[in-house]
This record gives sequence, structure tokens and C-alpha cells, in this order.
Amino acid sequence: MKLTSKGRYAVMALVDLARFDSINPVSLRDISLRQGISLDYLEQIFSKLKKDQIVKSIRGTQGGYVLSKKPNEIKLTNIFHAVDEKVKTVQCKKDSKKGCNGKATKCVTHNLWDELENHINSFFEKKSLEDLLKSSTENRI
Amino acid sequence: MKLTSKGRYAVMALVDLARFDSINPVSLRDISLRQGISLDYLEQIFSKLKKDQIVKSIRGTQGGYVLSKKPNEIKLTNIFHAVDEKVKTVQCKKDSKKGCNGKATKCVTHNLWDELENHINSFFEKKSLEDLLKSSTENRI
DNA sequence: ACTATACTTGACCATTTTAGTCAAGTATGT
DNA sequence: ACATACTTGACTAAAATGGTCAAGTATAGT
Repeated sequence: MKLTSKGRYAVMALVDLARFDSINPVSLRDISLRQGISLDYLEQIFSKLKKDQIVKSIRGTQGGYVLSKKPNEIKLTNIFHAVDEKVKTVQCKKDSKKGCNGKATKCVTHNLWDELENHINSFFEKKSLEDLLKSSTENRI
Repeated sequence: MKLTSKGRYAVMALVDLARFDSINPVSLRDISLRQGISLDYLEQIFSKLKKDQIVKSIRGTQGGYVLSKKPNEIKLTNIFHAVDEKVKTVQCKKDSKKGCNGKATKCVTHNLWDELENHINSFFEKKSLEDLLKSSTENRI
């Protein structure tokens, strides 16, 4: 099981954004420099975040991105969903008329992954951007 | 985030094994046929399970594998650990003297993954092979 | 002792996913 | 007009995944 860095970057970038948001739109270039994430990659990520209305873009000279909602309204689950970071349960083929793996019975792990998925999602649903914002300022050196 | 099928196969195979264990050692060939998992791949997996003393091998004509412990003593966490299925947190480079990503500060996601990891592991530590065994017989068609 | 069965080990490989890069735009504030 | 910044889409090197293939070794039963 693993978490990809796309999800991690999205979270890092949004925390960065939330921190500077209040004053002006934040350009991806600034985020790129501050967080050490490739600008090209950030563009991909923010395009998805925008599609899910987590951020808004503002064009023009002093443009950039701003959050669409307040930090406490943005849950991790929203962020991960936006960038297609999901809990894949490596499920059995669902197409067949028979059970899992072409057997007559439901495979023994079938319910297990469902339970696990719920368990993980409950974690992501509880954590908001605001929570991260707090702990990140605590950790500042 | 995803779970690989190696972990899923390991769980499926062990539940199968646990179900027939009481009578005789179970050959990988039987498990392969019943669960629809490639024999060659099962060999790889069981080699790891054996190294972590989750199963014992019995050679010879009527040989096969048996569980090393009782089903309620085998937790999912043990199984996943054995087959190298782990929660990868896609962490920041740890080598540098500075903080994450060469920045002066700890990156904001640093603690987050730690928390998540604990959350997931607590799930795996609770579930034993016996639990799965029960629910698998309930689901039989 | 022989042999079939079953475990053991290690090299190898095709496909998919990841983590980006590159290029060519379009929109807008000043 | 023009610099800045967002937008879109094609492309790709490297790693992980999900296996296969080959060549053994050990042992129970006859």
C-alpha cells in the first residue's frame, strides 16, 4: 500500500496557499519555489483542484490561485479525491457473473477491503486543511 | 494509495490453508486451484510467509504447508509485514541535514503520514485470521 | 534404492503507474 | 502592447507490479 507524492504535493501546496491566501492570490511559481515542487507538476495538480472547486484561479499580472472555501471546510478526503488519489482495494473482477476470480464463492477478502476503505476514509474525512495549518505553524523551526 | 494483490493473495491463501489445515498439510497446488492464484506466485509468497514463521513447510509426497500458530494468533499485520506489503508514506528525503525537501522547515505533511500510518496499522492489528475465517464461511454461496 | 511429489531459489520480463518534462497556447491587468 | 500567469495536452524515463521460467533439493512411500 502506498501514497503517491501527487497527493502529498497537493496537500503541501494547499497549506502553503492557505497561509498566504488572505493577502493576495498566490502564484504557482511562488509555491513551487517555497515548497520545492516542479512548477509544471503543480500546474497539473492545480488544474484538478480547480475542477473540483477547491481553488479558484485569477488570471492576469498579479493573478494566481485562492482557496474556494475556508480551510476548515476543505477535508483531506476532498483533496485526495480531486487529484485521483484513492484507496484502491485491488478488487476482484466485478464483470464476471460468477464470484471473485471466477470462483463460485465470494472471495474471503471481499469484505475486508471494504472495511479497510471505510476505516481509512474516516481518517481523511476528519482532517481538514485548518488542522494541518495549525500543526504546520507549530512545527516551524 | 493502493493495496497490491500480493497482500490480497497472501490473505486468501492463508484463509484457504486455515480451513483445511486441521486434517493434512495443504499443497500449494491445491490452494492454487481453489483460489485461482498462479502456483509460481504462491511459491514466492509462501517462501516469505515461512521466513516469518507464519507457516511451516512439510516436504515429501503428502507434504505441503501448515499454519505455525493458531488462526487467532495470526494478525493481518503479521501477514502484510511478511510479504513486504507496507504503508509507504512517500516521505521526504531523510538524509539531508536540513528539513524536508531541502527546506529549513519540516514539511507540513510530515506528521500527517505518521498519524495515518498508525490509524491503518491499528486496523490490521485488530483483525486476525480467525476473524476472516468466520466471515468467509458466512459468505459461502 | 527409486521415484513421484512437493518445496526452494533465483533470474527474468511485460505491463502499468509514477512523476515528472516540454511545448504551444489563451486570458488579463497595467 | 506586453508581461505575467493560467491552460491544455502530448510525451517519457524510471520504478513498481505481477507475474513466468528454469533448475534445482528434500523426503515419503513402495
